[in-house]
Amino acid sequence: MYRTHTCGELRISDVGEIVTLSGWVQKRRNLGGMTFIDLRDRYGITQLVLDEKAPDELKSLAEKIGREFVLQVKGVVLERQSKNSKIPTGEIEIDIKEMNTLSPSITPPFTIQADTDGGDDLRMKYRYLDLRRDNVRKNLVLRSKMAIAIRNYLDEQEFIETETPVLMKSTPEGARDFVVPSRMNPGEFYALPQSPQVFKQLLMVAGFDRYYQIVKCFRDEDLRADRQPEFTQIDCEMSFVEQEDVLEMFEGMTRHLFKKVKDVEVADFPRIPYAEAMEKYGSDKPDIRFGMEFNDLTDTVKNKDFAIFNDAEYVVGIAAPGAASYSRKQLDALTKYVKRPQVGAKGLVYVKYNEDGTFKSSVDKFYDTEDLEMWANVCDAKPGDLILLLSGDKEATQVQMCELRLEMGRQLDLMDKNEFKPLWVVDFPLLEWDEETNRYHAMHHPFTAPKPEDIELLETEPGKVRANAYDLVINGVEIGGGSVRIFNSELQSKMFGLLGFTPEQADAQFGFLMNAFKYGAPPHAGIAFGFDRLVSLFAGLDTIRDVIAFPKNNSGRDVMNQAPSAIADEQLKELLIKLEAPEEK
RNA sequence: GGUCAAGUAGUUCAGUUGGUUAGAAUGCCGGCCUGUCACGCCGGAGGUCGCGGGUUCGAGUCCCGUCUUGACCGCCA
Repeated sequence: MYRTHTCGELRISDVGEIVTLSGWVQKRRNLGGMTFIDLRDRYGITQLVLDEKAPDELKSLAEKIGREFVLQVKGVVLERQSKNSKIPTGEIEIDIKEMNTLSPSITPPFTIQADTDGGDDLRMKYRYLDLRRDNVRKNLVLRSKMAIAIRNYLDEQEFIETETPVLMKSTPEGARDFVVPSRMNPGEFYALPQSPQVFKQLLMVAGFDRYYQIVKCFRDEDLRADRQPEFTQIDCEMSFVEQEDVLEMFEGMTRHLFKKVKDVEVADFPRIPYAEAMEKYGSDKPDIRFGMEFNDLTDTVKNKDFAIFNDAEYVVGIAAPGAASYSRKQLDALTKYVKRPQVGAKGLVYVKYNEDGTFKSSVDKFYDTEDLEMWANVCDAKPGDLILLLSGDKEATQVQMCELRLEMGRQLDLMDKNEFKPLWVVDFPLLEWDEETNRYHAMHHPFTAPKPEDIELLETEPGKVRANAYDLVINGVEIGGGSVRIFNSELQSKMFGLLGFTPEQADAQFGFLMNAFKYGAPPHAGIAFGFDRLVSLFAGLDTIRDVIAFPKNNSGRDVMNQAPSAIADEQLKELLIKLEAPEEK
């Protein structure tokens, strides 16, 4: 038997017991006459001790062990002479009677501790060592607990977990597909799923009624801190439901998760139409942990000779609470921030609404106190606030102000990681005009149902049609999104038409779905959650990499095994030769 | 495809207007130490300053190119 106990469970009540422990050497402290060894496993750390009276063979064995050796130790649980209140096992130690090295270790490239000396690159190269660290492992434990809580909730609600194919058909819409050549079908390819969308709808046609799956999805697009080429979704679909039923069901799931996993009661799930979110926050995923909502000043500021504002399509202001004390240096830094190419503003106008009620602005040349007072009124600013204004093309300015608002939220420390403010964004536009291809494309996906009251606009003003689509946003992170689906093959054909498919193309791509809808399709709706993002939100992290056991780096590379890699000529031949085969016919 | 930042000891970093033999901490190795738990003390080894080119009497430092890593923009129905 390798162990009778883990390294985290022995307590003062176990004193006198003879135990066997196995684990990794965290640290050896040799004090001359006696040696302490910290033995670690995923449950904790237990101190082992060898004193002067220990047999020489044990002493000399102890001299040879280093960090990260795997040891097996048999000994007696003793009460410590000097206790350590920092760890749960700190009142006891193990007097070593027998010890053997199960596996030695070369010196690790970084230390296995919370504040490791390893940089990101090194940690990823030796991810198996990084995962030994407490704070990385606990993220994966959290992930496991969350997955179980989700399964329990959905199981209780009669959802059926069903697996769908990983090798499937490529579709041109949406993100770039990862593609897998088929050896048996020369010149043809599978695609890895970007989402099991079509399959889950077919499961509804099959009468499964409530489906879910915690499932890997794949998108061949550039990475970000919150985007990996393979990621995990909680994919759900329900039949005989309207939008309201879906929102309530998954509000319930989210509440259940917060309660079970974090013991947090989430107050409420406000809803905001997409159009309003854009007006108030310039974003379809606003962080509502803090205010600083947008105020439209376009008409208010056009009464003087300030050409920049007079010529602007849109002028917007926010009042940053208590920031009137900002120094010239801080204001310059803000200006620089919004002028970065990633934000792209031309400049920044500020108005300090001082504590004593006076105003100081960067446009004092053009506007008097009366004007600035009016601005402050519109922005609902109080003495001590800093009013920040951006202007220009409406769409671009909204995006820029959104960035500035978030930056101010960070600077003023208004984003508390332990506060959770969910929000449903609803009534998304059905279609989006794409300048590049000069046609509409689906904002969500082509199976999304338009709002019934907007259906007549489909012919006349497709851009104005709203969809029964919804996103769950928590603390400014897009956690989930879904929609009510089209379940009528005629409307689905019409949608494909609007999206620029010829009937032949639509039939080739999605004929099987429209065909399925002819055999009695139930009304259905669904949602998918980004599981990695949800876990990282719960863990208080800004990146999803640390909630994934073996993530990819910025270039989509696994720096541990160097994937992707070239493949053997033999492998390649099998595929390439056959790729040429059709031409020989 | 683009913008920005970083790359110096095993590791995390410092390195001034270009100027002796490139430093610190930690880790590693050796010695001492009976209550440590970030053990302590003494000593030691350890460097192609990412790579290539240029400017200069002289480059870790300045210039050009390139590679790698990270953040972001584009992209992500």
